[in-house]
Amino acid sequence: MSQTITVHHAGSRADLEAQSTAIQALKALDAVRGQIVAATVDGHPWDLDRPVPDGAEVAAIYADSDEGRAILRHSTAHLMAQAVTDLFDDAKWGIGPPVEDGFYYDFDIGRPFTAEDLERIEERMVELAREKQTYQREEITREAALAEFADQPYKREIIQLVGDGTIVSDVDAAPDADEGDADGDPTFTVYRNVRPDGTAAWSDLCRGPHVPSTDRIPAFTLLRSAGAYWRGREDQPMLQRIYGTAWESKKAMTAHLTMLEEARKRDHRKLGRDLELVHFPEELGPGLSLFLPNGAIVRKQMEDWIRDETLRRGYQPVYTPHIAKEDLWEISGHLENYAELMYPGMEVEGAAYRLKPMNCPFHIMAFTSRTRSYRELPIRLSELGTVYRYERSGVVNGMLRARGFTQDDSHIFCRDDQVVDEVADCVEFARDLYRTFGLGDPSRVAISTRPEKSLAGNDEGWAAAEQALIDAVERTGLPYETDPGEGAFYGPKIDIHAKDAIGREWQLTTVQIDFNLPERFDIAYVGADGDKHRPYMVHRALFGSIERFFAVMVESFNGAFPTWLAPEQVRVVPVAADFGDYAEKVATTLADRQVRVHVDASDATLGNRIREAQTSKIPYTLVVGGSEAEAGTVAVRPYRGDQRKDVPLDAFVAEVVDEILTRATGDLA
RNA sequence: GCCGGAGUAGCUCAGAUGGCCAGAGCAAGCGCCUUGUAAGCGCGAGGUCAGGGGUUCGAAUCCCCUCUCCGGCUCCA
Repeated sequence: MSQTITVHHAGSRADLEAQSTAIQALKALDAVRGQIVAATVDGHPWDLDRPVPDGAEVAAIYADSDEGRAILRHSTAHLMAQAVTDLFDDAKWGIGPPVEDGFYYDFDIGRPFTAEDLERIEERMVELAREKQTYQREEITREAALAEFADQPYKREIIQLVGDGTIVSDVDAAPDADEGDADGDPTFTVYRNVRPDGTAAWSDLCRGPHVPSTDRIPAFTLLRSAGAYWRGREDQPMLQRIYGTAWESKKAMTAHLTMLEEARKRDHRKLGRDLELVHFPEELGPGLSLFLPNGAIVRKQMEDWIRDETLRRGYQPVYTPHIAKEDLWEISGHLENYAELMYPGMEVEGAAYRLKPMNCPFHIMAFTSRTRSYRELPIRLSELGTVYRYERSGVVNGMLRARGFTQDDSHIFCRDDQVVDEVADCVEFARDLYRTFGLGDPSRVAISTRPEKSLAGNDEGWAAAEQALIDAVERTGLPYETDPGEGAFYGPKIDIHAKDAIGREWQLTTVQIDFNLPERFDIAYVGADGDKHRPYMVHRALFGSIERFFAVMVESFNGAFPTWLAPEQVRVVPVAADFGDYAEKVATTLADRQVRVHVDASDATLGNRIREAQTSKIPYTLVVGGSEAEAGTVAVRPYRGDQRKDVPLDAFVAEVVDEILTRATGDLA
């Protein structure tokens, strides 16, 4: 065996003693640039203190990268589990992975955690961090792992599941497959927390890697606890999950916590009430809401835009009822597959009726109202259809997840040679919509392929449809990812996401191919050959749900809508009652150009009325007094930006009308 | 549906250990003030303390049930 090894990094090389660690290699290679938490060796995550093999390509993982933060968070999760073990006798550990923006760890301590528990745990974590315990990696056999975690039933379950091949690996289980699973007898890794004096503090089954020691976690905090099913399955016991977060610096963590606070302040339920946009009266029942006049104006802009655009793009509007005989949903299969998510039926004249959970069957009825020719295709039927779904009680959330909501729903019936065009058009349409409503380009496009339990279509059909979706998205030039097995049982789909002004991502648009309903309703068109052919059916909702999209906009704009969407676009404030006439004249001039404007002629002080206009987030406040009346001008105070005095009324009108007509969203968020 | 937390005036919140007619600010109403760029002053009014049972001499406060909301889990055709 050689006494030296050679390591590489980005084209340079260094010779080192055998058994040199990743950190030694990085230093020798002059590849240390900032705060690092771990390394990669030939692309695999690697502990800094773990020896590297001869010939390895070594790189650093930085603390401020996504990968680096995940390692920090995973190490923090271990720290938390150790603290919980210290404080609670017989604590049983589930799993504790890093997640987006933080980490969690699931425990069973025989009762839920209280807020005081979390404080104590966090204090204990700080103490443990100061002990500078090292994280030491060790590979052990399955038998040794089972023995080591003899009193940890959940850990043993993972070991068993990995061992018998039920699950390939898990964040807290076996190392990556290529590291040594020999015929169903995989090697497991444990990470041991060892104090500076060499005594063992704690250990956990874990794939790693970790930071070298517990004092190398710059900032962490615990956030909340909640119940969570073991292994995410409803038929499993409920453990108690603690969520926390960790960051590469106190500053980064503060920024994140500030963002969370900001998100809380933007909650559409709170803004919806403050700005009188929407109302959730208890009398209506959970998941049901109403649009107040202010919110209704915003919604009308959304609806007008989508109606005009669908017409322009060759869709044909239809209107359909909110209820129909139950038979319809027997044919469609909704009762068979989703009965528990539909409102119960009602008996009328001996027939059972149901509130509609989807619009599709109605659009199919419209399609089948007469014989269809191949010459007519594609037929694009479109409707703002309000549907009612009996969502489980724990999931309703304002307008983001409601029991009654309105889809901008369309069903496109087309030939197989038209599918790619149609789907690509839908994606471009969604793109226009996001841009128009101030959400920018899609942040993520995901194509979901055939799930295990697909109840419709055949192998060739699925393959062709999935390929059609891929071709269509590729034509748009948008990057996309695939979610294998995440399609609906009746067909593959594209989900499109957008990011809001504070970086949160929302799934909005869905474009789906449906094999099920055309078969169940036995729909057909007459082809050039005179025979009947089954059309493709593309289901698509671009806003998704009008209510949900509305809520996303409220939160993204923080209630301060761009002028074209704002309920009240201009407020005119006369400095004194004497100038009420001029204020009315200004308002009338604007109203004549379809600007939504009000005069605040109340006897409150000027400062008070300006404050009122500002807190109502009205885009423009016009202050008018003697000098303005005389010169025919206005003093413009925009919601954002600087005030301008002596602006000629005509100039302001032209400016605001242009802003409205061009649907300017500016840099509003 | 499951785990936990919470529900006091339109809104935001006070009301330890049960004890005089349940309080404040803001908003809304009415007066006064007549205003030049984010809160002028005053006065009244407003509450089945989520709802229903119970314990007690006495319940916003303690117990039970129900409803609703919040944070998660699960689910989302």
